[in-house]
Amino acid sequence: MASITRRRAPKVSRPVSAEDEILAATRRILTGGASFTDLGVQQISVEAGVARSTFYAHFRDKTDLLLRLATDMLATSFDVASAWEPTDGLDKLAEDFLRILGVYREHAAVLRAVGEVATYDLTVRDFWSQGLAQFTDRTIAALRAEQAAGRTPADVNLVSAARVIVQGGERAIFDQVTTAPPTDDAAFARELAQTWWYGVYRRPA
Amino acid sequence: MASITRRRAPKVSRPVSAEDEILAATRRILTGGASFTDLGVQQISVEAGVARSTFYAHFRDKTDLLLRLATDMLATSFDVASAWEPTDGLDKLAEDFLRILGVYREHAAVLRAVGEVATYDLTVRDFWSQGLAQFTDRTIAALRAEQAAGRTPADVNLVSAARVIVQGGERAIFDQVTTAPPTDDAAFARELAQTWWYGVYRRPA
DNA sequence: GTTGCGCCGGACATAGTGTCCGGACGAGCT
DNA sequence: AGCTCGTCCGGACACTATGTCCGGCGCAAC
Repeated sequence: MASITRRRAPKVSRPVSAEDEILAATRRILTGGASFTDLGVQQISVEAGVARSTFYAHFRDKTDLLLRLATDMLATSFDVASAWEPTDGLDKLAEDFLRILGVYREHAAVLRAVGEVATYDLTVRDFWSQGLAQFTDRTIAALRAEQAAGRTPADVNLVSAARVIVQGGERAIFDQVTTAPPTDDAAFARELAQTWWYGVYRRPA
Repeated sequence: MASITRRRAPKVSRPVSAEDEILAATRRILTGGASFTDLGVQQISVEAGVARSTFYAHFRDKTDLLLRLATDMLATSFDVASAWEPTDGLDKLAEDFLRILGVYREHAAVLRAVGEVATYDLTVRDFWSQGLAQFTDRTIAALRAEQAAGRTPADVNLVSAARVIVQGGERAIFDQVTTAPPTDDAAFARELAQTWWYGVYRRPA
């Protein structure tokens, strides 16, 4: 089900509420490398220092918690999607990718959890798809404009190209973040940008 | 744990054993769109028409079952990896992708299940990574050869490029198979091939 | 007929989920 | 001071699923 938006305590009294404690504890555990699926409510509660029943007073279930974690994450890095201009040149593209790499590294734990649950839970999958759709839409629009301007060949299949870019790109970035050291990020971002530029936009080498 | 290889009955008697029944039933349910994670052993047993205890007589657990499903799948389409020659030209590349698309469509259900469990189970993740590593190795070798022959620029980062190709490509293909109709496969395969050819190999347009 | 084998069906221990409720504690109000 | 409200604790409860175990049944082979 959809998670219900919860209002915070009207008074400013408590420095940290149980809810914040739970969110922080979950982030902590996930950062430690644990799988969200294998995580128990009990375990989270203990780590957060609250009773198990308190967990259910704030979150409908584990999915609700994950959705809160994910929306909080998006709220702190909302500009990433809107700042993404896919046709500003090769160097600009590489820069944008590097910035996205940074965001991914920062929120790797939550991103991993979302990617995990999205594979078997419809609610989370829809949530994430909706986020990626932003990128897909922008990419298709940009490609269409490039074609209209005659800079990209007309035979480029917009939908397929966007799929390769967004779905494939997201996965490659995720893989880079989870398996390669941050020092390789710049080289990877450049390679990804070049693949786009020459492969998808078909700009002459 | 690693799944233990099971020997079949020495006699040729039974036309269909309970084991085959379970494997078929699972494939059937998965094809119906259900999530493997949400699948219970009970449910599988009922669909297979065997007792729940019989399931455990043949499979250590659900993971063991999935691994059996996956290896059986690889056994019937083993040639895909070895027939893949990433540098035989643009048209050949598109053909190869189209063939892979076909295999993906054929085994979409099991592939989805593997992708699902791989996100939270180490055993399955390792299994799948090992399969993809084949493609990664071949890709790196091919790119190196292209560079040596002077057809691909020396500034191409081999590891990053292979990551974009294999990880990103696999995801894009998976997305295509699960969200687009088969009639679009040819156009998608061509687009993917062109992205490789011009974007990764940097062949002049 | 007896033995071996695959399967059934159910009991069992264990563990996790989500709900519910009595009661403790503290902050703010009158 | 006493009162009340909101938050949290701690534990009971029903339910579901997992994995193990074992007695017994039926069918084939020798």
